[in-house]
Amino acid sequence: MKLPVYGPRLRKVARRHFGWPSLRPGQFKPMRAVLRRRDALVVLPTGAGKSAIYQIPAVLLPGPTVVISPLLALQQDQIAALNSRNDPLVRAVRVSSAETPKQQRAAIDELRAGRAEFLFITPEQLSDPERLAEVRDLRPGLVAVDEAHCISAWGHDFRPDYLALGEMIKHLGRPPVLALTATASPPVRDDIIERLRLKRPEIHVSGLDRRNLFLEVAYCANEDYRWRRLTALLDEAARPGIVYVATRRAAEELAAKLSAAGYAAEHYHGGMAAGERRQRHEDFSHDKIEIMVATSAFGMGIDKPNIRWVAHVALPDSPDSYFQEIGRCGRDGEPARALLLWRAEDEAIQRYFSGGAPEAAELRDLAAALREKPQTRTALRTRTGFGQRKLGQLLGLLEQVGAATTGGGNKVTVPVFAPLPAAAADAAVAIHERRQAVQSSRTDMMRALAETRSCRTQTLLAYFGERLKNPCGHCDNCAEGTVEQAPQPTDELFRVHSRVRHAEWGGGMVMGYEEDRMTVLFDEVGYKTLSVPVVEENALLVAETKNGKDRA
DNA sequence: CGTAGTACGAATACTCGTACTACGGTGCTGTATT
Repeated sequence: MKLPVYGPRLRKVARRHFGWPSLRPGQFKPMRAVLRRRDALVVLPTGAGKSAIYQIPAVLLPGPTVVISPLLALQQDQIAALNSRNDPLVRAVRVSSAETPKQQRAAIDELRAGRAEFLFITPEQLSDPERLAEVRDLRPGLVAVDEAHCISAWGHDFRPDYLALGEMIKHLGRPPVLALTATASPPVRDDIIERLRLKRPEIHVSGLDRRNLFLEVAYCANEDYRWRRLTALLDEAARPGIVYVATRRAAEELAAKLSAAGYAAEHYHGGMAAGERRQRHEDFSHDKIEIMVATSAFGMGIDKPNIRWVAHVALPDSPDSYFQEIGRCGRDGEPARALLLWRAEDEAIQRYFSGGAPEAAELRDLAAALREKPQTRTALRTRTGFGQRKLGQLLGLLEQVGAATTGGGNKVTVPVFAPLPAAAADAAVAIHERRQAVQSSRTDMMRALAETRSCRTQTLLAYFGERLKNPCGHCDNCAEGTVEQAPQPTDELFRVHSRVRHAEWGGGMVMGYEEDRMTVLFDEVGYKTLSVPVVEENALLVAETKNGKDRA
């Protein structure tokens, strides 16, 4: 059977309905997957045209396209862009708390009548069974999950409805699912695939080596030195730029200090009033703010091509976050700088943020309370005294071990073959410990990236499970010549991406080699860096066979 | 886990050192009140 040729059709839609003269690298293959009704996971840096990957096939596929997107502000911009085309075939509507019930009905009506193609919606909206049924009746032809890493980053505690997306999509009639993100290391990809229940997804990763970005890292023994390095950057670099800090307070204080020193800086964080946030965001977009000092709240939705640098006055919690944040500069392809100014003390706050282990007793009590009768989350909060956040975390864990499920009327119930409370609690604690171990190891990897004397891009790409053959030539280590001229070790003990097993740490995947060390991502304990000679002498790792591969 | 802020004792300084405590990121939602 001859496969249909999609290229010309896709290009035609791109031109006619979106005004894009051509497709960009990395866009075509995932689009083709979507048209073949295959699930796909696409990892493509910001600015490489991720939205086009679902928007163009959406025009060709029957039925509307449901776009699951985390932030209302982000949705707003994307909807405006689509609707500026004045083309009913690419018209977008939204259903969210920002619309009145009347507006929400009108939006659904437009989709039903075929006068709109895209429905932008949050996971929280879809968690309402009535809403879900309403969307299902539209018979969507495609589900696009934008910023899919949120499933992994936010689903487990912050926004629990993200975890139920797989189940929700099933209820939508299970059209093909396209997950999109700018950054996803292997454990995050696994999480996305598992939680969305993607079926044999095509995985497309591209553009991780941003050649116009110059990567620099400086260890700062004290705040004075860090300040000097930051102002040195500001004295040299063009505007605008973003300074990332770890806390709201630091954002306010550093912006004030910079302003006092004559650098036009403003701050941005999640604790500001909504109106003020919108204003600052807009001012930055319109080049009215030169330097934005922000927490991670200033992130998704920053769709600005001319950001000339990103500085971190902090240690990001993982290379995933680091890559995503530096990826916001130089989107126009012009040279841009990514400067990481870190202190050993910075690691503490990340360890704190990833903390908060649940007690087995709490889980046991909650599991027991569930057995009494089906209850809403609100009722459970009064019954158990847990806060919204805590309850969400505990329920999420209990759901994962099959001790709870959200049924009709938004009530939490206990499945028929559920484990007993004590067993459920133990299993849930084990799951949480594993996740925490993996998260903690990601912070270890961030620190290792900051401390490495090898090529930064090679190290970063190895973390993402990709290989860059030669040193990048656009990082501080390459420029200063600390990178060994000799090629990376050729006598690799185990192939990159092959499965290995460690007596204590269990099964894992070889991510890469760097000088005489190798990095392995273990399923249970996360990333570990091992000395190759030591591994070899003591036979610490053995190759794992296919049937020994046991990934839950 | 580490920092910044506060309380407090000793001493009587326009102060200093110690001990303790609070705090720390990301956003959806729906409802009540102007």
